Amino acid sequence: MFSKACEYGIRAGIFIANQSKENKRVSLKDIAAYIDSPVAFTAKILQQMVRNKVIDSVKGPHGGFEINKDKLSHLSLSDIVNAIDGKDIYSRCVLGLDACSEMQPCPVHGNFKIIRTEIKLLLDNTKIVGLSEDLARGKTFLKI
Amino acid sequence: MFSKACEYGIRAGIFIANQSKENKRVSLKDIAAYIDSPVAFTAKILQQMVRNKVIDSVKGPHGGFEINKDKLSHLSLSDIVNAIDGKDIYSRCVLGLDACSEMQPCPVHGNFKIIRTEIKLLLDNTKIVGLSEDLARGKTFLKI
DNA sequence: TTTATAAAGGATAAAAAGGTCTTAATATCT
DNA sequence: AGATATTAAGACCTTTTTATCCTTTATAAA
Repeated sequence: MFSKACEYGIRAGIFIANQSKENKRVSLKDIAAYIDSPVAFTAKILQQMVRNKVIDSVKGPHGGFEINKDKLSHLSLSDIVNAIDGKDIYSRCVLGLDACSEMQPCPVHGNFKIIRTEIKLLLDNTKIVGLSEDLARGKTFLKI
Repeated sequence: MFSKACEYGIRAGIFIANQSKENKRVSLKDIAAYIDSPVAFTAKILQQMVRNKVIDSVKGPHGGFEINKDKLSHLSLSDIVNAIDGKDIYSRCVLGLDACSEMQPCPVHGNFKIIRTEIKLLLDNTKIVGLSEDLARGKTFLKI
């Protein structure tokens, strides 16, 4: 469904949100350790998220990554996915046909239409804060 | 959603079904030409589908690929997808966590549960014959 | 102003996915 | 039997994704 980079990005996003709620900035090392991801690769993904304004970063001692309070409340899964994997999930033909469209649908276009809409809605409506709250309450898990 | 190999596989499967209904066997070249895919790569994918008993093949002159009449009626999208991409779509954690389960769900496990079930149902219930009939009737398109 | 700390950026490496090519096996026709 | 058409199989190459490493830049604090 998502690329490895995007999986790490979502995991990182939820952890950063979790800490940002308590005004705690987190370092690359802490993030990679918590979400159990390769440090250097995670750095690249976080950079990409910063460039796309999904998260914020501060250099120097006591620096690290955080999500601004106002951003934190409206940030949703789609923001992270769009920043890393792009919008292909919604738009790209399931069978990889360039010409596939409503007017000229591929053989499975109609079948997947509803599901793709549902995925889009899910990503748009799922807020990162919500996910981080579930995690904090022990309802969900990122590490064993 | 699917690998490129799987996309080609589905496209090929629909075309072969289409021709098999009229008792026509199709050659690798014809298939690759019709579904607009790289010939050699398509050969590999078809071999994989033959090995997994999704389609049948006959060597030599007037040989080619076909789908046996009895197979044709129950063959569904999931048969092709399972043969090429495996069953990861249904089972693998959306965030790539090995430990993710009903008892210990990842932060998005619950959110994606319904959608994943729907995808599984869709793949299981969508018959290749049906897709090939839509194509024959000009309701859907594989080529421009 | 120096120093330690932390992210940013560029260059490189390894693995996986995507794709090609050659040779073998086999069925058909003459 | 021999020539030919066609798939089967495996070795090989290319591109993309995943991942690492090293240098540079920014900044906070001593």
